[in-house]
Amino acid sequence: MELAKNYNPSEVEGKWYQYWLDHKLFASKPDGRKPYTIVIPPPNVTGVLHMGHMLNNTIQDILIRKARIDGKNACWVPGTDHASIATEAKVVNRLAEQGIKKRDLTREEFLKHAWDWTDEHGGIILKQLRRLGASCDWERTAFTMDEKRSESVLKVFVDLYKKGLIYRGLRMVNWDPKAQTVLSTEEVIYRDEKSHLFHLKYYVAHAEGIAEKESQYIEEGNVIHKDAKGYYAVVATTRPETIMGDTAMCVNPKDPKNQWLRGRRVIVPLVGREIPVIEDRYVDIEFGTGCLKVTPAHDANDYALGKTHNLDTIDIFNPDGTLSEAAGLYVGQDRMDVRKQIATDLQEAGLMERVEDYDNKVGYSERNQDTAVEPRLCKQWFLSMRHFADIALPPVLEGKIKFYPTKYVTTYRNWLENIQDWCISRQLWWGHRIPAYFLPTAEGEEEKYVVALSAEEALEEAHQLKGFEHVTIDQLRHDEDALDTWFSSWLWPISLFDGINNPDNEEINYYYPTTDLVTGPDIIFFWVARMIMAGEEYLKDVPFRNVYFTGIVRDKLGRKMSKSLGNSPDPIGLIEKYGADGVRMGMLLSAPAGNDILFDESLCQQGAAFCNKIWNAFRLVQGWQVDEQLAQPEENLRTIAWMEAILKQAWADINDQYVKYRLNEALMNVFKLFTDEFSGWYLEMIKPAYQAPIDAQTYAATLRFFEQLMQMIHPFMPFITEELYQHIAERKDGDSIMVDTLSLPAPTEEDMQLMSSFDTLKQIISGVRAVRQSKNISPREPLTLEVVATDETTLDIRNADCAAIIQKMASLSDIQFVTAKGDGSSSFMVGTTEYAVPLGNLIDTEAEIQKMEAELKHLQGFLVSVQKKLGNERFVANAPAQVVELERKKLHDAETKIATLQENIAKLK
RNA sequence: GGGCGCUUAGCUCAGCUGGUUCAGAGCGUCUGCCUUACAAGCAGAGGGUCGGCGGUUCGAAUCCGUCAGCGCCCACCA
Repeated sequence: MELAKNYNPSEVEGKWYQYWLDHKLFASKPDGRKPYTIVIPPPNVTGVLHMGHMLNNTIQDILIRKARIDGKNACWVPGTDHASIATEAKVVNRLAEQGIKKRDLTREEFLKHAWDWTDEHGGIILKQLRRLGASCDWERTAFTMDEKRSESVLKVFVDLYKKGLIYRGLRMVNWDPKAQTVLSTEEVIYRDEKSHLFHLKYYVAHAEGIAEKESQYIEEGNVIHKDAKGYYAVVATTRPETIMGDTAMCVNPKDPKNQWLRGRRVIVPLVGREIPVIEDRYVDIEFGTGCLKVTPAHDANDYALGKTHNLDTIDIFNPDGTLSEAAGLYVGQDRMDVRKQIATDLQEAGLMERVEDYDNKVGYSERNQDTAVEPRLCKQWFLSMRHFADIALPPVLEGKIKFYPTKYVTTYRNWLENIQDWCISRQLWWGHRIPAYFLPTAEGEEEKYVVALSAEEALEEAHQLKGFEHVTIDQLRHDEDALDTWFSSWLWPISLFDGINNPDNEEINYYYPTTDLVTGPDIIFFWVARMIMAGEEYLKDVPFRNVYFTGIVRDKLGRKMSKSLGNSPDPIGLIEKYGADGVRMGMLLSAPAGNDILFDESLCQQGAAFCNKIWNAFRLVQGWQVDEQLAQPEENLRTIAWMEAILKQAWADINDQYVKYRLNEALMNVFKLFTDEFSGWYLEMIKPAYQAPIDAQTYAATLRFFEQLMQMIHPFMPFITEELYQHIAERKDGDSIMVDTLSLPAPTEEDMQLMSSFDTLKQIISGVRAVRQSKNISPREPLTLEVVATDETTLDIRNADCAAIIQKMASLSDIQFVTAKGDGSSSFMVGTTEYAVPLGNLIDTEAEIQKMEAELKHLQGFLVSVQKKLGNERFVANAPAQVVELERKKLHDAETKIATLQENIAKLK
């Protein structure tokens, strides 16, 4: 069959993907082989493939395909995440476009819209992954909110509640006023922001006695502020809009500047309300004036102060971030607008001492990066984390789970050692509804509830409680809130194999613990740590053995890829342009574990070029005529043995690189193996003359090598390797490179010698080529090579096969062994042996001398440093014998070479 | 404020527990080739005081200290 001159990915990729699907080659079920399992980090169900996914999933696919080649039972489980807050926000936005407000819908109506949206956009991303070549077992595709996964989540909630690990409590939590839900501490990201520090005047309410003692106060170090309206304290704040919630002002009792304020009362500016001055050592004397406004409802620290000092709590915000009735002023206006307005109003009222520029950190919702998070006092569900931290730390510290790169172990430990309880409830509808049922209680009475899998079970439980023996099911009020998305994700490696609902089943026993997890370090706390917790809690074993943390994909200037910068290429567009194999190689080439990758489209071009190289190498081999009668040239035996050795060595190296998750190095290895060793050297060495046939043995060996090379490259470039694998030999329907295993022994001592021998041959060949280049001699013009032989009878080139190889590769008409080289030749050295190419009148004696003198100078310098070393008694005495021996050999070799050079130079002169 | 990491060729990076001619790879650059598989190619070449300083050692890119620059994570100073 005639093959096109250039490789065309679009003609083969779809075909083979379908072939793999048709023959269920991605499918896995438990059997006697060793399992190799990866669970996909589930992308958001309504998400679209971006470069981060491309990198992450390419890596997973490489690992999975390599496991198949190694003969393992590889299972890659795909799925999507319901992404509670993100998806709900999208649905709310879409409804808003249609003029529908979420508040006007019932829970059921809203969920119907959400499911419609999910059905419409859900799973697009999984389809896109197929274009990349992802070999997931698609029949296992799961969703964090499908039936099995939902059931698992609820069971775990009930179980942890019964174990006393889940509790409900009133806490200062992080509130997202846009999504109108609480967030966990991990979901708040802090950003540096240029803001202002407002210095406000809080007049002293009853200033009796200050005037009399003023001079004494000042003498004692007090800083007293007064103006025509009276005495006042200066309070510095970044959030003037919260003064309506002030219920105290606080000073440090040890602060000499503010002794005069102790025991006084001050007036909140604009509001006019009197508040006490309290004393607490929490206040930093050095900050601002040392006076702190205390707003217990809207700041975690102030809340703590409020508790200690029994202060009132005034909540001045509505859930949407507007000012509430309780604020008294600016009611109904947004907090950010109020901040601007109140600053102006304070200024005008003469209550603003001054305004400074100030850098501070502001918390934003991880999902809504344009909305500042508001601390808010709220009753929520929490998971006690101390227990989980205790069980999740040892497996990582003891190496039962390995992190790549290892630096994340420290990050992990730090987090676990300072862990806070996890707020798991969200004021959202799209998610797993919390299985808690509130009991009917009177107004003002403390809430009572039961936790159960269903209303029926809840009712039974309720009947056990005193005073609720006769409650009816209609009187139970199902908690309106949903669970944090991560409360389902943390079960993923277990729930995918139904290990919660159906413990000890065949699948969970076989596939769990999974082998590798490939994910970004940004979700080490959200997800990685919590999966380890759930694994240890429910299966008493780790969820995975290795975690490979990928870097962030950036553009080639090092900027994060973002929609607003427009620097994020469309993955599918790239695949169409360069082929999936090309893009995969492009991604991998610059992605060492844990390092950010600076994505450059030209790397995909390199990938596509490599495909073309492979394609053409195959065209060459495929075009050869085989002559069964032809005897195999002797030297080909040696070349074949060498290629075998090279492949063994490469496979050993590649395997080592996989074990260390240095996939980019493995790819580079395979790339050089194919381009340089196989195409550049091996094929050229055994290539028959133009239109001459090749012998059958050499041909068969070459096809075998080609096939093994395809297998080595396959994990990185699945499509082209399958295409060529199918061409190499007759295959049955259903045969595939995917499931053909490869195992090669380690190179032997003989192999090593052979490789070293070929290194010398290559150097000689390159030496001749360099002579041609410098003298402008055509590669085809036959030359003679003189080997200036000393007594070294062991020289490889004395071997007839080696000589034949060199002759062919360097286009030599003859190789002669001489004791002294002839006049008018250009020479070079390989090891301590000199090789000369007679050039007749082409030789430029002056240039030849210059070249040799330059080398001589370099060698002499080198010689001096070696002599110095060996002249150092302490070196000879202390260094290991081997090292000293080596130095002596260097000395000897250098002396030999110098002698040869000097002789040559003298002769030419 | 605490913790971690990084700094090696024009770019992106490799160099493990100090000692092979150790200063490397890929890309890019330069030069010559449309050689009969591939110009998406082949052959050849140039390019770095291993961030600065100091120390340990017979010997330091590698170990220690320190300074400078960069990056990330964590933390309730308004």
